[in-house]
Amino acid sequence: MSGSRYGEIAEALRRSILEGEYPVGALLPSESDLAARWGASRGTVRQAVGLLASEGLIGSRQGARRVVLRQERRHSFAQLTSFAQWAQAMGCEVSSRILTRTTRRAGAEEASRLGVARDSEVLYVLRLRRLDGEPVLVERTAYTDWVAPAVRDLPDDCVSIMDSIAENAGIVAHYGEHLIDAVAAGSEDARLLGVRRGSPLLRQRYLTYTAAGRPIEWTDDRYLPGSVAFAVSNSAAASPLERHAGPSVTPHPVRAP
Amino acid sequence: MSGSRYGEIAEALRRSILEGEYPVGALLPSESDLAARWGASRGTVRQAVGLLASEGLIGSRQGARRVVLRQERRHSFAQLTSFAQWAQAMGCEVSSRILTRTTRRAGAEEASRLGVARDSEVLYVLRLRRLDGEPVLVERTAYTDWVAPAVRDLPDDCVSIMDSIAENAGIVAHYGEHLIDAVAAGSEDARLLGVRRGSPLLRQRYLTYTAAGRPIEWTDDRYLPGSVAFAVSNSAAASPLERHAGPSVTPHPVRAP
DNA sequence: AAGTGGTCTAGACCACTAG
DNA sequence: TAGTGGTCTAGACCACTTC
Repeated sequence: MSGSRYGEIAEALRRSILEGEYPVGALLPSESDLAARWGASRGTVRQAVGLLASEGLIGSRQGARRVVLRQERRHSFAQLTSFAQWAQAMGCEVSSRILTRTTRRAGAEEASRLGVARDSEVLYVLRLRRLDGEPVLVERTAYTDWVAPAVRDLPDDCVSIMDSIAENAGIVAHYGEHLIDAVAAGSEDARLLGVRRGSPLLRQRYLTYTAAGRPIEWTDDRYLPGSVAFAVSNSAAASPLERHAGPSVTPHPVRAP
Repeated sequence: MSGSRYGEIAEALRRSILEGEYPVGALLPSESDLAARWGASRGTVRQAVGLLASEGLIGSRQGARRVVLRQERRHSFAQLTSFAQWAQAMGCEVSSRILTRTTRRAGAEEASRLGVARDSEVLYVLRLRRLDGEPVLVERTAYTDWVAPAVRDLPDDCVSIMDSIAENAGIVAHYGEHLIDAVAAGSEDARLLGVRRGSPLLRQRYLTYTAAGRPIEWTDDRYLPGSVAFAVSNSAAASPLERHAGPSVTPHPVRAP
């Protein structure tokens, strides 16, 4: 994408917006203006502005110039699958520690999510993750049998398991399916995060799988509220009854009170 | 969109997927196949499959056929701004009751979010909303002064305020900005939802604004966990380091335990 | 080597917004 | 009425997957 013409145009526009050349509410140049200015076709320009729209930076309506909605960097939601990548991009110091690593037969939930047999062996990993030294996340992951060997030998303080198995074993998550809700802290959660049992946690469960559709892991992440929230932008088509524009989602840092 | 060629093609493909003609893991016809079959250009076909990709139904990689990822209806995240629309689409019976309606000077939070002066008058509405008769959501909304008159005279059991003010006053939400996290139930929340004080709630705060960028409302929604979750699909580009594909987000019903 | 999706071009017409 | 974005076409070349 960064090697593409439209990615280049998008990046330039993005920088202009973030630097304030086009403040919130300002109108972007027209498509034909941009096309002429960049020596590109209108289609290529539309790919570029479509990218920014999907990030929630700009909005559009037929007949009117595009408008700047936000002056704020947004990291791709794809990084949601990598806490480490996200945290580093946000400028936070992230550290992790694997507390337990056990191989057991898959439970009903994991077997169903991972699409493996009930009696197949699965690697369970419990991790505590910190942001700027503060514990904020308890992570419980089940890795399918074919991924387990790549995870088994990683050091306990491995910052990003996803990055490591991508590099070492060529296992790359291409798709993800996430479920976000709230749960009460269990006793283990409470002890690790330093809160009372029953206190609210933001839960993000997700399944990742390869480009070929093979499940990699099923994870249950529990965040201390106030440390992160999920931010979502959406934009409707002009007609109130026919909405379809793609939203943009990112984990969002919460400033301490 | 439904009046467009690509919307038509997308809808047909969507139906085929949901009806199982292309089960999960199946390969879609190639772009040129589809173009020939529909008598459309390749560009139009790409718009159609792009729509399905943004809904998380299909995935793609350069060089390989598109693959079906999910066989499951997904409603547009745009409906996240309308609880009523979403619930009805899910086949749930939804009812709402406005408990209080007060006009006060804006607090610091609301003034900042709505972009109005600290001393401007804002309409605060407290609503309890039910799904199939069960209370699941406490909603606290602040409407800007210019929207307030359209809301003031709505009946207490109005099912969808958004739909009503769109119809009556032509006020349509075009953009939305959402923040999702978890909070402990306050005493009012606890009383209304029938849970203990301090128990976990899923919170969704959002600002909606018009096509012209004028803020309409700032809302704090608190869901009973187990009633809804947010579902997110994401898809990465082929390169693990250059991800940009748009995610698809929807509220997601949770079946009772 | 053949097939496929990703990118790009240079046109065209229409629906909508704004002055 | 002029300008703008939304849609559509018919080509082209390249990178990648698959066999």
